[in-house]
Amino acid sequence: ATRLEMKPLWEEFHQLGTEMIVTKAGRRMFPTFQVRLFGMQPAEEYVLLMDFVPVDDKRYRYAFHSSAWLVAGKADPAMPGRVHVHPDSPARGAQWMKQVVSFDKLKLTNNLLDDNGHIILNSMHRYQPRLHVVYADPRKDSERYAQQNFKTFVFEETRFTAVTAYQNHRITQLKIASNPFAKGFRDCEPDEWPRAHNRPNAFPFSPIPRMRVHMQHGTNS
Amino acid sequence: ATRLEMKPLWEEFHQLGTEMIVTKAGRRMFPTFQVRLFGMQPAEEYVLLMDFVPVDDKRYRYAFHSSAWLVAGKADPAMPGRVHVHPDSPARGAQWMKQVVSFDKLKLTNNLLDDNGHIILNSMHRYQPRLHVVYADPRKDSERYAQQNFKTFVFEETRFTAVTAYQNHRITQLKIASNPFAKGFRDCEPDEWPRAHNRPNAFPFSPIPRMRVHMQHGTNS
DNA sequence: TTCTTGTCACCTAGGTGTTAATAT
DNA sequence: ATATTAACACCTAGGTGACAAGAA
Repeated sequence: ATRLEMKPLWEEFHQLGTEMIVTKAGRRMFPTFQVRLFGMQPAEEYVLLMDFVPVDDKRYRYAFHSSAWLVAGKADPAMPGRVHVHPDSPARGAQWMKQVVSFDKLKLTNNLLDDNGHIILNSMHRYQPRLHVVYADPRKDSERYAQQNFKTFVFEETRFTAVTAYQNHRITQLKIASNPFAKGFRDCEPDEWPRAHNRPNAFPFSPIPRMRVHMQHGTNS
Repeated sequence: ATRLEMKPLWEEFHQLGTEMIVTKAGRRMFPTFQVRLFGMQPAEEYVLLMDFVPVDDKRYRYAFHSSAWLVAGKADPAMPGRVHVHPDSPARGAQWMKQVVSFDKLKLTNNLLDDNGHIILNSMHRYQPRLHVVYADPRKDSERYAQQNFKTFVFEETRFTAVTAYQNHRITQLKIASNPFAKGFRDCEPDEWPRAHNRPNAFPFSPIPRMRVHMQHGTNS
């Protein structure tokens, strides 16, 4: 059995239509795909994997005037589909179960020629992340038990549209509000999202919404 | 078999009398203890450990005028001595051998009540780091083979004196010159030590040795 | 005196959305 | 028009020795 961590946050994104950035160099997911595992055999070894399957065979575009996603045609051709093996694999059931398993090393890319082992996705397409738990069967004829040794878990609230730039402004705002690395883009009313209500010496409101300095290309001296 | 990484750097420190800082919160070693492993059974599992044994039962002090270490008495009483298990343990021989194994998560402390699992050492005492490779014998009566399943490696050039503040100024200078995290204390002639001769857009010399701003307590505003 | 502690400026390393320019 | 790219300011997270003050 498996439980998705940060489920309320995932659901808030899902409700708006989750978007995940893909870049040439590879971009992490936010929220990060994290799970808690139960019911494994503590002393046996398992491999944890993730892959991403297309939700449908459509290409999408975002209509800014109506703030809605529209079908823009048939899906672009796709690679065979890569797999991300959790770097702690293989490990014993006890290891996997004793703490939250985080796939924070997983990166998404739109570079069809990527050779960093990142997950290759088509921008403007919808994907469903999947978790696979593979039992490393020590028996010699383990192939005959492949079925029972291979379990797949799907959390529908983790579905998303791959994008090279955010389309829905409310997604952007929720990312900024909930991702600690985007704190520099918050205008006021500091965190609260990462349920970190333990900020030392901080007033409930930032009195002065900081003036951000945006850069210009080639305007340096 | 095992080979020490960064051996020339270790030897340069050893020649001056290596010192390692210990703090209450725990301090990493520099140089980091890193090894390359050979001759393991690729498919079998091993645990890698480090511990630190006193070189002698003496306490030392540093004579600044003569720039030399002097015996200052008998060793202070010591804890039973902790062990640092490499966080990738257990793992297969193939995993350990395919890349340099780095003990960069290991931290040294002088806090006898430490509960972060750090290595506890007495300041102003000398220690010898040791590496232990333990074969996870699958046989039921594996205890009977403990001898052959347990191999210890000692590199004398990694011996050091634990200190709360550097004593030998030449050690300080070599740390600053070779540790990337101490780059802020270099006065001129940038790196060269971490053999990183590939700095982009840099002149052979920094024209202006930066003025460092040292802080004062409570002198703000 | 000698040694230890806590705080700080200054780094490394790398994850954010923004923006202007460039494809398509 | 729409989608992608690359450089950037601004963060998180945490590893350095210097220094002043404290402790033994």
